[in-house]
Order: sequence, then C-alpha cells, then structure tokens
Amino acid sequence: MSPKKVDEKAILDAAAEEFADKGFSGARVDEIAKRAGINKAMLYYHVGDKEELYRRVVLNGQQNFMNVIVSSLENSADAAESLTSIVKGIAETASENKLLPSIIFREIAGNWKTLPEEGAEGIGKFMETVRAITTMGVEDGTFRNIDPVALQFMVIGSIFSLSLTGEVRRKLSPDNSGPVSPEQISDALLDIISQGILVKGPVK
Amino acid sequence: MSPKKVDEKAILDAAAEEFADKGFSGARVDEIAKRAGINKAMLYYHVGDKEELYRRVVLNGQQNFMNVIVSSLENSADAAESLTSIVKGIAETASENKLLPSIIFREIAGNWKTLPEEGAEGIGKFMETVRAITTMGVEDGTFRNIDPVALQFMVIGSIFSLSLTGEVRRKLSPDNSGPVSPEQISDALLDIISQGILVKGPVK
DNA sequence: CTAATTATTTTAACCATTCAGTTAGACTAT
DNA sequence: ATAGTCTAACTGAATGGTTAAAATAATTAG
Repeated sequence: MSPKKVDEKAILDAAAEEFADKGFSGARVDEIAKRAGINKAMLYYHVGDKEELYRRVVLNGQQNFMNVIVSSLENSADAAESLTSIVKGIAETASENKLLPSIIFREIAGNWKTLPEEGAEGIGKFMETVRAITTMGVEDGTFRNIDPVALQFMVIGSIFSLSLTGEVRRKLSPDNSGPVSPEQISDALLDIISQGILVKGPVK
Repeated sequence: MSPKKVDEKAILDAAAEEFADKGFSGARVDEIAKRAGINKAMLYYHVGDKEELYRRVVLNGQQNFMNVIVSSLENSADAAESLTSIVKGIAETASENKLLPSIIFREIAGNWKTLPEEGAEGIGKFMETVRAITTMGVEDGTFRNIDPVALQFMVIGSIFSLSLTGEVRRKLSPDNSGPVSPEQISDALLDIISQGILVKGPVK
C-alpha cells in the first residue's frame, strides 16, 4: 500500500464548504474538485460519488456535534448546567463549522429528503439528549413544566439561525448587528431562555 | 385583450410547492408544469423563466407575512401585546404556507445568495419591525434589557423550525411530538420566551 | 348569421448546455 | 515490470429554454 498523494481531508473540507453554500443539488462536483485543487476523477477515485461525499460530510459534522454534547453532559451536575453547557457547545461548534447547521436547515426546509439514513439517526440521538435534559430539569424542579421538544427546537433553531446569519448581519449593520460570536450568541440565548423577557418585579 | 385560460395562480402555487420541497436548484421546471397540469412552454409563456417564478413566489409569501405583521401591530396596545400577536400571526401563516419558511431557511443556510433583491428588502423590513417592538418593550420597562436581534432570531428560528418539522415529528412519535399546530407552537414559544424556563420561587 | 381573417393560447418536438460519472492511458514509485 | 496514483478528454442523461405550427377564440366582412 503506497501513501496516497491526495489529502482526503482536503476533499471533504472542500465538499463541506460547497454543500454548505449550495446544498446537495446546488453543489457541483467539478467545483468541489477545483476547491480541493485536484482533478475531478481523483475525487471519485479516492472518495466516491456525490452522495458518498455528502454522506461523509454530514457524518463528520454530526460527530463534531455529538462529541460536544456528550462531553457537555459528562461534566455537568444538574439539568440547568447541562443546558448551559450544551448551548455553549453548540454555539461554539456551529461557529467553527457552519456546514452542519446549513445542511440541517436545508434538510428541515425540505423535510429530510436528501439526508442519508445515518444522518437521521444522529439527529434523532441529539433530539433525545436535549429532551432528556429538559425532562430531568422539569422532574427535579429546576425547570418549569415546559415542553421539551419546543425548547429543543428553540435552542437549535435560534443558535443555527444566529450563527449562520452572523456575518451578513455584521456586514449589513456593523453597529447594531446583534450577537455574532459564539459567546455572544450563547449568552444572549441563555439569558432569554432562562430568565424570559418580562420584568418580573414591580416596574419602577 | 382576451381572458387567459391558464390560471396563473395555479402555476405559482405549484412553483411554491416545488421550490419549498427542493429549493431553487433542486426544483425542476418540468415538475412545476406537471404539478400545475400544464405544458412546460405555457409556463414560460404566462409567467417567465425559473428565476421569475422564484421571484414571484418569494414575493407572494413575503407579502403574506408582512400583512400579518402589520395588522398585528395595528391592533396592539403595547410591546408585550405586539409580540404575542406577531408570534401567533407568524405561526399561523407559517403553518398554512410552508413555502416562505422553507425558502428563508434555505437562504439563511446559503447566505442569501439565491434571493432576489426585493426579497432581501422585505426580510429587512421584518427584522426592523421586530426590533422596533423589542426596543419599545425595553424602553417602557415591560421587557428586561435583552438583545432585540437575538429575540428576533429566536422567534423566527423557533417558529419556522417547529412549523417545518411538525409533520415529521408527529409521524415519528405521535405521542411525544411536541407542538405541531400553530396554536401549540405559539403557546409553547410564548410561554418560554416570556417566562423563561427556570422556576423563580423557592424550589419546593 | 356565416365565412374569412386575425390574434391569442397551447402543444410536441427540439436544441443547447450543464453536469455526474467514466475511461484509456500517462506518470511515479517500488 | 508491476502496482498504485493521477489526468485530459469523453459520454450520456437530465434539464432549462425555444420554436414552429396546431388549436382555439375573437373580430370583422359580406
């Protein structure tokens, strides 16, 4: 077995970028090859066809998120801490790696029709995890009796839309762009989620 | 000027469905024609090319949303009421009409590259409106000092992701699917947004 | 009112291009 | 020589868009 000249990671990175930008049907295999600086045929030789590229890219991204989530849970004592940690982790991961958020947003938009089997499985696992946290929080009295699924989609929908639009917002109105960095995003989100928006005490 | 035989609305409805399902690049003009029950050439004759179809469909959907928002604001006395009314209105519109949510989600995913000029403008107006509400709420002391943009994306990201995934969630786990109807969605969202998730009083 | 004429609407077949995927063979290292 | 790595050029299918002519409706002439 001789060493491969072509860096497989470079191909997958290029594919990730292209899929994130254009979606599965919009992505061009020639463009992926070009971004990776190789001949298109190499792409088929080393990785496989367009669907295989997509599968690999989705799985990679999913693994990133699952790692963050799992380690968040391991290092947290109670539900509130878990949620905080997960939100921070997701925001962080989403900012480094816009590919999965954008893919998931597209899949949501298109009713999960392009998603490979393994992808659906990973997302299912993520959903269960968040639900577990919320349920735990409700049962031990830390959280009010809220809908776990609603919270789950609030978290993911909010973080992903904030992460994906950060750059554009900053470009369009640099002074008034709202949260852009992962820290800003998770802070803003956690503040609203945990405290709500209403003033509770007597209005001064 | 003789009356047109082909119903333009039927074409736009078909286009909306196809674009919502597959996105701009995934959508097939032949499929749109088929869904509308007409010959493909008719589509070019009566409406225009693929981009024109997209433009029209996006504008239509945007108008829907703007109508809801404007009438929400007219009939509301203060910021809290406005927000409640807007959330309900958006949830309602998003459920009847999944096309704009899915288009917006795709545009967010792809950094607004496919969106026609007029579309960007409409979305900008929507953003300003929500920001105005939040700012008002903060200034009159109804809301805490929260980030308006963060709230805006929480609202839109949450409602859209909940609306778009409602069917799938119900299909996957009928008993534990979370909010599906527009009422359920807006109630759940408003509950969390306004109250937060944490138990405020002493834990029993 | 009917026939001829003109204008509009519809269709089937077609064209041109894009694009995923292939192949035959060149190059390189062992 | 042999096995693995790479490339330019190609192929076939899909698809956006066109067109020439048929069908239908509207208008006018007799």
